[in-house]
Amino acid sequence: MTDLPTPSDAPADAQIPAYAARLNAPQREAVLTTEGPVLMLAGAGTGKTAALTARLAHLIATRRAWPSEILCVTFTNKAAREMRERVGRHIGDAVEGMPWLGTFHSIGARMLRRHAELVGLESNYTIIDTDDQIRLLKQLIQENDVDEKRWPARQLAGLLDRWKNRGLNPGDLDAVENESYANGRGAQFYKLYQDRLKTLNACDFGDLLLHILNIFRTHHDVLAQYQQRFKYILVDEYQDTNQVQYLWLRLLAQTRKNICVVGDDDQSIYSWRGAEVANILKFEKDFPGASVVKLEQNYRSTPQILAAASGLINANSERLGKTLWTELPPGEKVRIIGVWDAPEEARRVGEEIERLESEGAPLDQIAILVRAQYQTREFEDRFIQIGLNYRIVGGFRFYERAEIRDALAYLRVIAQPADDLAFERIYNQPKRGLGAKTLEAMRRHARQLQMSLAAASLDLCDTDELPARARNNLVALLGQFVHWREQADKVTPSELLRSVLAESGYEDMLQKDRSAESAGRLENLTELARAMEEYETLGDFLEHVSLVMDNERAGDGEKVTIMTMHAAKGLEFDHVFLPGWEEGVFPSQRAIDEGGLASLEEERRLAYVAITRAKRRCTILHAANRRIYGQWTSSIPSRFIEDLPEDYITSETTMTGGASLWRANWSETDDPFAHVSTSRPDRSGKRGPGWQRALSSGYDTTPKRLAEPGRSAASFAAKPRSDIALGARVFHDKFGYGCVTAQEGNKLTIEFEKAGEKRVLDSFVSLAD
DNA sequence: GGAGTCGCTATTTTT
DNA sequence: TAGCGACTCC
Repeated sequence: MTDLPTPSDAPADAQIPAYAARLNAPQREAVLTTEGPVLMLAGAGTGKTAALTARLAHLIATRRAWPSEILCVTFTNKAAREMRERVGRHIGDAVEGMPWLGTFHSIGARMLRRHAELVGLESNYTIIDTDDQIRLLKQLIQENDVDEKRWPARQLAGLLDRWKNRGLNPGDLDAVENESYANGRGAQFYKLYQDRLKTLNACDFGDLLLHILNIFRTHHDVLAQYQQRFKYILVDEYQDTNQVQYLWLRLLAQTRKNICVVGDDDQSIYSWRGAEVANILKFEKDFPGASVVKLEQNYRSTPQILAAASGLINANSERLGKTLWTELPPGEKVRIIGVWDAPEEARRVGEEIERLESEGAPLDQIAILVRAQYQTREFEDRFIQIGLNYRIVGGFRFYERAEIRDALAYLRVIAQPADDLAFERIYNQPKRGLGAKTLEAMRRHARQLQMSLAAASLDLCDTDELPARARNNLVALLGQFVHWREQADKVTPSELLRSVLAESGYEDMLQKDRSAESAGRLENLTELARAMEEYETLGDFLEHVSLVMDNERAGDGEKVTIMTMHAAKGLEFDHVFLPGWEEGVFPSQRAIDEGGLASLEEERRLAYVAITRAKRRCTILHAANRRIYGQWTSSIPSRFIEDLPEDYITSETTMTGGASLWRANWSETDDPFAHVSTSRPDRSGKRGPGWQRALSSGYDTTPKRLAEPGRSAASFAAKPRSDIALGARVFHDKFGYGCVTAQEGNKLTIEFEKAGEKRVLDSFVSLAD
């Protein structure tokens, strides 16, 4: 197959080109096995990007392919950028000639520009984002007399996304799928939506993939052209591919079969957005004779961290199976810390970080990885209080801000007059006295004439349908667009934006607005204009913005990173804190309730990803109490803690007094907080696996503390406290002050002033004076 | 067109 | 609890 020596008798180092010199044996094998299908199973921290870029460099350096003949796909722009940069280091400027290195979506968009007419679009089509999509769907839902309350646009958007991810066109939906929206109108709405997109000369993210798949399926000449072109195909994060992407790749690799996929089934954490682990699991079946290379030497983490992570992931069933090992010297065990509540958790992490800082650890090598965004609040509050520099990754992205979207909408209408969504966004922004009535008239007219809104509006202004004022304003606006469109050919995109902002009155609007945000908005617009300077045409810029733009802000100073575990995939930090390892938080309640085993295994993979982000130290925390949706909820340690092998962890708890009472109580009597946790059907067993671990390793559950002064031992015999009577005013650590309304054994019903009525054990309250 | 109110909902998120 | 969207009222 290959004309190079097989890896087993690979040439001595001296003969090996620079790009392959520092690779280990399996990595080298992955680089040198150029022909035929290759499955590269790369565990966390095993240097897969190094292998992948070396492979690219090798293909080019040995003249097996020109840069333009290699298809190299990633999932995120960041990964694509990194790849381009690293390949560039090996092959220099030749990397500029790699048009087919990018995300699935950007490559899809590029192909679609060429073949747009095959799916009824023009090559200057607009790519709409989720926000536009929802607005469009809302219109469709209203127009077709469906109750939007019962069948929300969001839900339909989710379904469309799912269908497109699976490669299904409106006609492909089965009865079940069809039933899933508005009583059997799924396919109808899918069709309506696609038709509307076509008239808008637009497509959504899913279309970038599905249109191409449709073209491949129906236009064999086009497919053949790409099959011919792509001599080699490389796919990063293969475990994240969805069905369409899989079908794409299978078609493209059909003839030459030189496809190399890289992935890690243990790091598959995106099934909820259509990724199919099955793709990587069945690769060898899809491509018979595939070489399988396992990268198992980890260069990132200490043996303890690695062992803990491996032990954890071993609890999963469907795995291809890898055994990570490292030559790094032993470090510290993974620490498990139990605390009383979420604020204490944040306090504790803050203290630990301050200690690390004093030992000289740079803040940007410290990360706090959470399961869900809401957990970030607690840390944010605390860090502000103690003056610790932090940054929260995720949340709003630059181009999702209202002012940026407005500016882009102007540009979109200029570039593409049929873009009704963009036109609707700004026709009265800034206010021009064009309200809902005008919009209604415009829409009606547009439907009658089968035209875009903007075009129909022009026509509408020749009639006397609109009141004079609205008509004049509308004519003025449309006239401005004509003017800007002329400008677009003469000035740079960035200059164009500046005139639009000035002439439309948008800038004035913000300047007059003296609210707290308006200054920032103006700044953002300036930033946008600056970012546009790199682009020669408006079209280039708009595509870039919809597909590529992200808000990786240059870091000003060292900061602790707070982000979700999902967002942390692919990153690494010296010190990692993993708070919230409690049943219901992580694994999430949703995963426990729905989705069954598969869901829990995905959560466990997420835990694995999280732990393996740590290079030197990993600290896991769990709190006994946490406020979720404004309700105090108590929970037991995560089952994932139980999965961690004893030898590589240490456990401690900071809980004393009330906390230990709480623990002791739990094992003997009812969960004192059962009343607050109505949403946890899983709790009936009370003692989850992680609980066992917590009990055995740090929690002191012997009843000796029960006799501590200040707490009545009698309360544990289910005898009522004699000092509390009906109507007594009491204080509870968590719920504050309240009034006893019922007493049953040692259980009190209390009407709390803030928290409402709760049932609590009397040992948790003290008499208020 | 803005302010106030009600009711609903509530992982993970890239493109 | 909080944040959002839809709706109402001036």
